[in-house]
Amino acid sequence: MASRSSAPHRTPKTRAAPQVLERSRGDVARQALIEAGVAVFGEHSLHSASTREIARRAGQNIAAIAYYFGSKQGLYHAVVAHIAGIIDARVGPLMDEIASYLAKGQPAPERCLDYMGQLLASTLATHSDMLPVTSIIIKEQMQPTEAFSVLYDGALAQLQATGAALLQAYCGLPADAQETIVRFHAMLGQSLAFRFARQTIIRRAGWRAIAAPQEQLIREVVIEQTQAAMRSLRRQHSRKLLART
Amino acid sequence: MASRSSAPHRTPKTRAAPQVLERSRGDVARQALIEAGVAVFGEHSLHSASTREIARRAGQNIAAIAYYFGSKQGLYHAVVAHIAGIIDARVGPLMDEIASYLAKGQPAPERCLDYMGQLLASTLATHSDMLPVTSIIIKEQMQPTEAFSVLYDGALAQLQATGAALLQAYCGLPADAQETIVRFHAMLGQSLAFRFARQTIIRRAGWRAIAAPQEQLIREVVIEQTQAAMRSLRRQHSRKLLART
DNA sequence: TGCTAATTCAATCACTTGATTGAGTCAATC
DNA sequence: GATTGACTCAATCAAGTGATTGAATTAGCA
Repeated sequence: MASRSSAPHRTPKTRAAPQVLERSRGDVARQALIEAGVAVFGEHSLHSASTREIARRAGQNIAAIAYYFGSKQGLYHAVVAHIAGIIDARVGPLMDEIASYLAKGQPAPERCLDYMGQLLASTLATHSDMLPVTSIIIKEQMQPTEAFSVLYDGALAQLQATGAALLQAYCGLPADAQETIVRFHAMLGQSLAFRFARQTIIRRAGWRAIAAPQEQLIREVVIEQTQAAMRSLRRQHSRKLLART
Repeated sequence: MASRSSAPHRTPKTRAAPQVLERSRGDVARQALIEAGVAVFGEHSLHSASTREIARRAGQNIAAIAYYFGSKQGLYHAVVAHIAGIIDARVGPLMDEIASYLAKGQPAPERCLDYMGQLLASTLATHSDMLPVTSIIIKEQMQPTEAFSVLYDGALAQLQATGAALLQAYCGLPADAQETIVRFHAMLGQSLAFRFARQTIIRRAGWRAIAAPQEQLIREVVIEQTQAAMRSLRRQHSRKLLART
């Protein structure tokens, strides 16, 4: 063990540049293990995922996991961090745009409605590439490990904050009020339902999978229903302001 | 094996009468194993749940699982069937009431709105007793086994059908249209989000758990937002009818 | 009471698990 | 070309897995 004190699993500094042209041998192995880890941890739980299976899919020796990540847990942590990066890459740019738009002040109501629709649509992770990713996220939601914070701080918190800010801008609800938080979470649920209650909607609607045409319908419905709720809320709020004067 | 052909794991006929006063010794053991199974399968996946742990919690010998259920899988199937029964007991009476109300014809719009609210509220399984139950359901949604059909046919299908019928009665959408099915699924997602994205809402809202006051707020928000969407839909539909004449 | 079937039990099976080891390979540097 | 450190590999470990066994115990009925 002492002879391994220089083992590289303490310096996981990748992530800043996604498209490097073949890093060192070790970086390739690390990347392969993480990607195989996403797949296997997506299909199995943290406990029942097998390191042998991960190594096999990554084309690496089992011992490479301990070498690069210290342990199975270490690999899992790296996988979760990788996932937070994926989510952030998908939704981050839009969230940044919304934040800077709202920061300018005097947001146009219709623009806020539209942004909310885009935000919910961007969380519609129905593409098959995203299935293992979302599977891991939901497992962390149901039975959080210490890795959940990585996920939350790395992506989920900003999503919630952006939604609440939009509700404030459009409906006049205070962004940090419990009601606002709950409202956005419920709205988001409409979109997420097609992932975490996936099998039910597939059976019920008679689909074989959730492909482009299905996703299109889902997107329209979710956006339309959300905007209906927001418009209703906005009317309520302006009525309240009117009554006060 | 041949000498065990009369082993009782082929006759799982319980379920009709929930509150029997201490059945035979075997039924007590069976019941204990199923209840422990709910807890353990709720915490772990089918693979990573350990039969020794289940037997320990049930106060039974490991061999009892094979004796009563044939195998770990057999016990899991019995657990899932038990869960379908729990869900049906919670939501079934309401769904029956709604069905018979709609069957009478000429449903009152306000009554439909109210029923939809009740329906969504009844799926708000935030009570801690329900956590392992809903955990197993979501695992089946994410990675369905052959046991999913038991769940779907036993409870989920009727829930979806009832929701679609309410949408038809109130908004005029055809109950079997894809749009209707997707709309109700999204509405349901608002309620489910507080279970399957549980950790996020707890962190974000700063709660320690989802107890009575939190559930009250959630229920109000979900019902209010759903009804706003439904009212908007109803207006659209009557406008369409008006334009046609 | 005695008999029989239902049930429980500890012991054991073959197998898989995550982790470790030490020898081996590789590529870069001198 | 030798040396060195990064990396890979097959072999092995103890611990835990689901399942099975056959004997022991219990309950119901004659």
